[in-house]
Amino acid sequence: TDPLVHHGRHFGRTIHALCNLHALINNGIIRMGERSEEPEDAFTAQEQREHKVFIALLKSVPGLEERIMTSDSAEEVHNIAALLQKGASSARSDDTKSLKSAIIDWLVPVGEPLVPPISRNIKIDRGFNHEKTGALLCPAGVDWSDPEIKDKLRSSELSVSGDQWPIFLYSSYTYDEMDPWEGLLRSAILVKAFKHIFTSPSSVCREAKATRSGNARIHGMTSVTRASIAYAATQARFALSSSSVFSRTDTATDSERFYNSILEVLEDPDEADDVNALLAWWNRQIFPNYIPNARPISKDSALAKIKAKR
DNA sequence: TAAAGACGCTAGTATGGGTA
DNA sequence: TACCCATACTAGCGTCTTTA
Repeated sequence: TDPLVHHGRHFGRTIHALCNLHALINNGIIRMGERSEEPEDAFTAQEQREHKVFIALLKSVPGLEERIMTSDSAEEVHNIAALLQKGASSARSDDTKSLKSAIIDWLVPVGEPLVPPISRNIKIDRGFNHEKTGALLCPAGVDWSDPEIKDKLRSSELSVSGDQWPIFLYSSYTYDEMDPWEGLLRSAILVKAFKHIFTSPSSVCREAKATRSGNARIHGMTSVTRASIAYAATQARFALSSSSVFSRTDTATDSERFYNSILEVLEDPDEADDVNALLAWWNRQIFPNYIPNARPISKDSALAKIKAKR
């Protein structure tokens, strides 16, 4: 397997899961080439966001920038994009498959039976068709205990778009209208989904007994990224839903809008304080030994510190 | 009909038990 | 103690199915 497929897997999980790699790379090349002299404000907000993802891609794949910039044919660039896309798609598909069954075990406390039971392989009895998954997927601020609401959600008379966030994103599954950040993206089921994907399925409920490295270790991941949280949330939401096919353009699950809406908030400069607190919280949950901005102390800086103390 | 997605299967790795 | 083998666990590849 080409290493680019391997890097594509990690790119999809941690930088951007639902983008078109061909367009991303082609636009990135143009931006770095013929449009490099143009001022920042000549680009739309969407173009600026896309370019940030492109830069993150170049940073995450060693030698990619040189490979792209020295490629002498569009076909080669197309091939690079195809390999990265293949990696991102197959990782997404593998995670979907894996979470499909695992998430059933997280709906009720260990030892407690799920009533009625949910099939591990067929999704038709999930989503709003089941009391438990329905309650978790019910949009924040909407009362799942209201029978009329429940019926409307089940019959799709009340449709839920991707930017209406489900209650399972909130800690203790409660939403505070006065403080929308309260518990946001800190729920137990979301942390479990994240661990399942990034640190190994067996690390979710017990001391990890995996004999192989999890994805985080394989890819040298030492801290969570905004996109990795959005990715775990999107995967969990899809696993809870009754949809059997993950499609970014699917109007029923609206996964792409959901993913982008989370990313948008997490990348909003106005929300920086809350987001930084959230990332620190996540790093404590997932990577307890993680030290923000840690870097080896050089001999010179160590000497400088000693001198400063004196 | 091509692309996207689901799923069966395989390979890699660690662990624990049995045996010499 | 060292070796072998069965087993558990996981990532990812290959193929089949579905969809637009």
